Amino acid sequence: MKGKITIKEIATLAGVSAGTVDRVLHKRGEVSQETMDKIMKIVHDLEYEPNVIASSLASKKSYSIAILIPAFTKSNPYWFQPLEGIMKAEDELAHFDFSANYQFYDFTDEESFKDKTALILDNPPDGLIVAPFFRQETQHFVEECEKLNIPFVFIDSRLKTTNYLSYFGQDSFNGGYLSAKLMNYIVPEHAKILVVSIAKTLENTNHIKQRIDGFKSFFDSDENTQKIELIHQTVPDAMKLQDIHFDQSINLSNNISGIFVPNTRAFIIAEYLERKQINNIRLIGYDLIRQNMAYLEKGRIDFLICQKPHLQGYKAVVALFNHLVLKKKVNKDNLMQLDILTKENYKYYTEI
Amino acid sequence: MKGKITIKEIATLAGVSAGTVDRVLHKRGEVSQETMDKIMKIVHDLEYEPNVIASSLASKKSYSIAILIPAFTKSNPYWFQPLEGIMKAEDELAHFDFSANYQFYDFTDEESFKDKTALILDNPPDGLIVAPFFRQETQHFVEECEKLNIPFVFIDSRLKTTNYLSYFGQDSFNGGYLSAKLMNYIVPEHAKILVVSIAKTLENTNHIKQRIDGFKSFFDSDENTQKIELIHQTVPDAMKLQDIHFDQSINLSNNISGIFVPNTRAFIIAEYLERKQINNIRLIGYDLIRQNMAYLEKGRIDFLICQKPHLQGYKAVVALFNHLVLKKKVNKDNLMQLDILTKENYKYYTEI
DNA sequence: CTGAAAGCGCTTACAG
DNA sequence: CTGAAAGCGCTTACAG
Repeated sequence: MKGKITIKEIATLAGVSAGTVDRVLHKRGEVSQETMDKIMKIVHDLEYEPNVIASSLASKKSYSIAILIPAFTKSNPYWFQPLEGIMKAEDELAHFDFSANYQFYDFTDEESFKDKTALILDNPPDGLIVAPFFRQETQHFVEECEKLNIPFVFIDSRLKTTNYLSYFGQDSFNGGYLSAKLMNYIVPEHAKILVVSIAKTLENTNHIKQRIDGFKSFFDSDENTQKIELIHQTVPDAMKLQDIHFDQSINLSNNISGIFVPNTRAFIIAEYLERKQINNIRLIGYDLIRQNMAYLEKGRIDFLICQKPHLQGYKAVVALFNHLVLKKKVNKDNLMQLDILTKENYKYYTEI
Repeated sequence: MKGKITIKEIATLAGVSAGTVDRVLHKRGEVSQETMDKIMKIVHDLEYEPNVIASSLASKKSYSIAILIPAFTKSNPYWFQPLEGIMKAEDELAHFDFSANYQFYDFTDEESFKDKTALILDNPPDGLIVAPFFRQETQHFVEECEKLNIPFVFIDSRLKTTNYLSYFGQDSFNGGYLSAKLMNYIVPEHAKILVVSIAKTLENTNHIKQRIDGFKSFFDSDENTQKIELIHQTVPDAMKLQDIHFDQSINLSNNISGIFVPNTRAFIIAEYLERKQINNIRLIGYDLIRQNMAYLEKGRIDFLICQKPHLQGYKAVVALFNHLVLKKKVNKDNLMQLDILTKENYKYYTEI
């Protein structure tokens, strides 16, 4: 920063006032083409870079972004992690008068999502981070935002056809493929592998399909001898997950060596296996939620695949900050690192 | 930031000038005990928090930190990664007049380290990041720094007895243990496993010892049937690593199912196995350097263990920034996440 | 279309 | 021991 050129110097060189330079720099018009050109030439020649510190201090502008994500609950604590990352970023950027406004919806209830979008539009923010569980409603909503010139960032998943500023999410197919690779390492040849997908009725199952596709594609493409069998179980919302039984699918079918759970609910299988004292089945699941952690620790779950939920949140905020405050270009599509967690390394995973 | 209390308001409330408040806030003395107490009471009651943006702008103070790390080379590209992280942080903090001064030493040459420490002390920085390869020299150096009140941060490893501000590094023992767990998954029972440690003569081998200890401890503690065999190979600096041969240890001893390389040089083994067309040996190593990447891709290396070298660098810079500029407390000991990399997920690992 | 002035919140000499 | 003034680099009305 030392020795850097300032607006005042540009003004002197161009024979105008600082105010005029500022007008040119911010393209607020009201400047003759002639002086504009003169100033821009100097700006480019001397490679002027604005001092964001001074700019932030002088402009009393404050930025408020809206966060629209599922509420975390006891039965689904996953969403606490993105939230943590978002709050951390908010905290770090508070100097810049940059703050967030949180709206949590129930991801099994479309109406709650709608309600929150209305609340946000009542008081339009400068930017938006949204986890889009309901396709159609999200589509409507972000179109409204676009009309209002509110840049929006997707986390977790995205609507590809919309004009989003940035996306931080997972490579679901690859995650499934990686799971298969790990499974292949840890089960014997000619093994039978179960893929068990337990979803609540209204759940967004896009990621899950892709994970399963990725999983299967590994065993298709290699010269593998394992047999894959799929079980989809959709559970009415009223039903507790603990009520599910697998006697028919797991206990009675012999020769099962491994189970892959392509969503957050590996712990349900782990609990079942523990209760039934079935000890020779390998288990791979997703997401470091508390219940899964416990079974990782016990060795019931062998691997969990994760994609940095806290970092997704953190980076989404930083992307909006870079765009709004620093006027920097931001990367559009960002697939997060695929992490393999075991009993030995999951403890480091909670911090950002 | 909106509605926050300012120095001016405190001054008014205390019936003094802003300058006096500033003196109290920065403990620069020359203030009577009485007014000091009055001001501090207001500061605490109203929970005043300084505006770092304004502070940074007003104080023409600039910060320069010294970076003392090994040079990366073709044969040892590892150190490029911490450097990348450091430069990224430097870039982000440039607004605050925060910059770094780089000194790269040859980690096989103690004299080069000494020379660089002298250079740094010639022009004392405001803070220091150092990767301590030479125990004794580092000890001397950081003692000098302490006398000069220069806070120092260790990355990669640390001298525990020194009074460092912060450390970002690895949990070597656990990394070895995790490697063993993975190895145990992928080799058959009653297998023979080789631990091959190839080091240059003068190399710091502290981490490596701990990794090996961790590795062995897994097989000790479990009811495992595998046999572990150690090979230490110290290579004169003049000798190229490619010159090493393993015929005796690998080729001739039968029944080897897995090889663990507790440092960066798994690629040497991979190259050997490839050349000899030995295809049934599993290989686990460390660090995502270019050569290892190639063999991960080919499937010659099954797993690489990494501990976020770029993040170590990045976080070390941020720690000094927090300490020097924001006057925030920083965490002293920070063990980085242990990452398991495979052919399927290493590609996401290069960015920060 | 342009300039002069005041101000963001804090810090830095300087004068007393 | 304390205050008044100027300034960091940029932005914001306001006047013309």
